[in-house]
Amino acid sequence: MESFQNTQPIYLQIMNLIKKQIATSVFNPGQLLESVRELAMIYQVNPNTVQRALSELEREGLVRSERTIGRYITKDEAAIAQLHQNLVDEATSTYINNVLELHLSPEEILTTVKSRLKGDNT
Amino acid sequence: MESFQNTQPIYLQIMNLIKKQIATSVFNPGQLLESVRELAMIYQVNPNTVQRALSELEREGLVRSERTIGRYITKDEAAIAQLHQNLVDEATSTYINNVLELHLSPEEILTTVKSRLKGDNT
DNA sequence: ATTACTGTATTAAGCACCTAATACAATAAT
DNA sequence: ATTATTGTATTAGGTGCTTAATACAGTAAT
Repeated sequence: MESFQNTQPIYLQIMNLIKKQIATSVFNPGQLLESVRELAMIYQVNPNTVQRALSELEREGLVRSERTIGRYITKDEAAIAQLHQNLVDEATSTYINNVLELHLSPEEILTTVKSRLKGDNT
Repeated sequence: MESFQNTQPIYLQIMNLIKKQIATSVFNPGQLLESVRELAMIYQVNPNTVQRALSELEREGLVRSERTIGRYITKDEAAIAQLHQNLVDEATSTYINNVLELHLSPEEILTTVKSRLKGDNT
């Protein structure tokens, strides 16, 4: 059913999903992406919504569109590595800011992360 | 200016902000909260938006409203402690899910967090 | 040439969120 | 008693996101 939250625009969620897939080589550099209509089927959303997500990703240089052929993932592997690093950094900053605001000490933060990694806490 | 993102409903952002303030004793148990109109001034949003946020918090039992007096933070300190724990757990789960999806190993996750805590990375 | 696929564009409708402008009943302070 | 404040409710308008239904130009395969 590949559904989405309702608290954030779907096109942003799709952007983040595809970014993750590029960063983790689910999509390889230079690979031809599924078509707008196919992705719309997969995600169970309107083609216009997919189109919007992909347009934004193109604006960020992660994909490029070939007018009547389809969309390709960028071949720039350095950019992809950078993307991966940015996603990690952003997630980490957000998390640490969050728990610091909750008044956890650095030691408590580490303990919390460790216990979550050990236990099978889904 | 206390402004908000535009990717998430403002009333949800206000809810989370107040939750954090309750969980970290910025607001104490049983304390009288600022009025809807005052909070609207502080956050620079419409009073209706604050009203919505507070109504939801009331539905969750974190505040209670006294018809023509104002709103009180709950006196239930156990509930507040539970809230704090939930916020930490939720943030941690979200973070670890994120970086696992980015294919970081548990060791890499710990290293990443540690280096962020040591360096002055804002 | 026909067919099936690409990305792209447009129009209309519905929905959630946010704002603005009021209004009302009840309490506290004067 | 009057005044200022409280939470609450209502109406109207604007905006952004999403969907649906089309349409068009260009490419690939038959």
